[in-house]
Formats: sequence, C-alpha cells, structure tokens
Amino acid sequence: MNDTSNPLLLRDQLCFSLYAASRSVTALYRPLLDELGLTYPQYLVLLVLWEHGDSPVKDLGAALQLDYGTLSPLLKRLEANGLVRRARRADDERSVSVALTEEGLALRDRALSVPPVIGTAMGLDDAEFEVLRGLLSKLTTSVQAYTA
Amino acid sequence: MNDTSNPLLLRDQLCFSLYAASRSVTALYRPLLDELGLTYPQYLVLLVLWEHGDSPVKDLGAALQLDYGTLSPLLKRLEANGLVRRARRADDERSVSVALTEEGLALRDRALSVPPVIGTAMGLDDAEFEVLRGLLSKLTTSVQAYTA
DNA sequence: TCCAACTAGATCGTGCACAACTTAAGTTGG
DNA sequence: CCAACTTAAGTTGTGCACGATCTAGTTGGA
Repeated sequence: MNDTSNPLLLRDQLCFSLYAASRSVTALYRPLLDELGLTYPQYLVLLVLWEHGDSPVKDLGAALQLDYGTLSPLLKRLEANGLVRRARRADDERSVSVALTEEGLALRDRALSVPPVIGTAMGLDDAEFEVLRGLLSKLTTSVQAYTA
Repeated sequence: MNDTSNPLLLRDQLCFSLYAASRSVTALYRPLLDELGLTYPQYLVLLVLWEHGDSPVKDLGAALQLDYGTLSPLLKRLEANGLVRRARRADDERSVSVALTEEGLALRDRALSVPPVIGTAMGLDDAEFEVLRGLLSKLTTSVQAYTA
C-alpha cells in the first residue's frame, strides 16, 4: 500500500489538524486566562454574558453548543469564584438565570487585553483569518446537518 | 460600544469557530468509532501504530502532541481491550514499547470504512479541504512557535 | 568510580465533554 | 381536572487534557 492510496495516514487527516490546532490555541490562551482566574470554556461563558447580559443556562448552551452536563458544574465554579450568580426565574421555576456579579462585569476590562495577544500569535493575515473562519463555519454547519 | 469595535464578540472569534468545529467533528466520529469500540484519541493512537508499527510512548506523544498524563491511561485502556501490548524495552528499561496485537492489527480493515464517511459529512470540495488543512497547519505552527 | 543531571514514563488532581438517567416544573388534551 | 407529555436543569460515570510531582533507569563528567 503506497502513501497516496492509504486513507489512514495521520498527516493527511484534516480532522487531526483540526484537533491539534484547537488544542494548541487553548494552550495559547491558558497562561493569559490564568491571570484572570479563568479556563477557556469559562471565558467563553463570560463572553456570552458580557455580550448579552443575564441568560438562562439553556441559552448559554445554545450559544456555545455545550450541554447541561458541562455547563452546570462550570457555572457552579464561576459562582464559587464570585463571577456570576444563579437564580431560578420567578415566572418559570424550571429556568435558571445566570447573571454577572460586579466582579464578573469588572473582569471584562482585563479580558480586553487577551484578543490582541491571541491574534498576533496566530500569525495569519486578515484574509487568511477570514478564509479560515469561513471554512470552519461551513465545516461545522455541514457536519451538524449530517449528524442531525 | 458598537459591534465593530468590540473584540470580545463570540461570533467573531476564530478560536471559538475552531473549538466548535473540533468538537463537532469528534461528535461525527463518535458513532462510527463506537462500532469499533474506540474513542477518537484512541483511534489516533492506532493510526500511528498502523502506519509506523511498534512505537515507544514518547513517539506516540510526539506524533499526536499528547503528554504521558493523557497517553498512559489511554494506552492502559487499549491494552485492557486487547488492541495493544506494552513492554519495557530490553535495551533501555525506561522506554515502553507499544505494539499492536493481532486484534489491533485486524481492526485496521474495519477502520478503512471511516474516512469516506467523514469526508462526505464535512461537505468541503478538494480545494477547500486543502486550503483548510494548510491554514490549520500554519496556525498551529505559529502558535506553537509563539508558545515556545 | 560515583553521583548529579537528565530522560521515559506513571500517577494524581482539576476541569472539561458528553451519554444516560433523574428531578421538578410547566403544558396540554380528553 | 388531571394524566401524559414536554422542558430546564442537575447528577453520575467515563474518558480525555494537562500541570505537578514522583520513580526508576541512564549518562556524563569530576
């Protein structure tokens, strides 16, 4: 079996490139987010809250494509760290509304210094950046349509 | 603060696209790999072994960019499932050589049916596929150079 | 020769991801 | 009215990832 006919070669697999790239970017965030006392998924939750304000857990899950099994303990940790508050909604006791505390809101200013560092480290020009983002979106959309 | 000047918008973050795409692809693999009794990282380890044969744990880690903390328990599970054997090398007792069993070798034939399904579901043409793979490699290289 | 430095690997603790199951609250049709 | 259904969230168990720490084997000088 020569190389070109072997579909199981690691270096040819887009999926591995994706997996490796994702982990390397998370590793890039780690020291920066450590300064803020956050993990990458926690930072993503805060991005949603900073952008949209108080949100039910369901909406956070929809925005980040994460389920309750991931979000429930994560939100508990954010609450334990004083960044968010959770409260049952009065009009629908099933729903839990997640709100930023003063501290959680204040953290946004410090977080503003993160994206520029990430952008520089990625080493892509504006055009490459947009092409990559577009292809990743297309890929995710296709895959999720296929999975559904 | 209008949209174009806010660097903390979720939808603009390439990193989130990458994170979401990676998880969606792993989710796509899951039902296929379940048939083979494998997880995605386990499948990656087997890709390396099918391609290169017996390898020390160190080499598996280098190929997949995973550390011993991840690989040691993963390899234990592969061994418990009868797919690999681990043995200390006689010429260097520090090194553990990971070898495929008959069963692990035989699994390769069944794994050949996986990549075509993944390829179809991703919904990218050949050109997009190569552009994406190239940009991901460039990104990973830049990020790792920056991290180092 | 001897031992300090280095190396390969394992272990432990924390925090995701996600499937499967449970609980409690709300909704609806007969 | 209320039983059947649906929905939002939490819980449990398994398997990554990864930092920190530990052990045992190897190596290179003084």
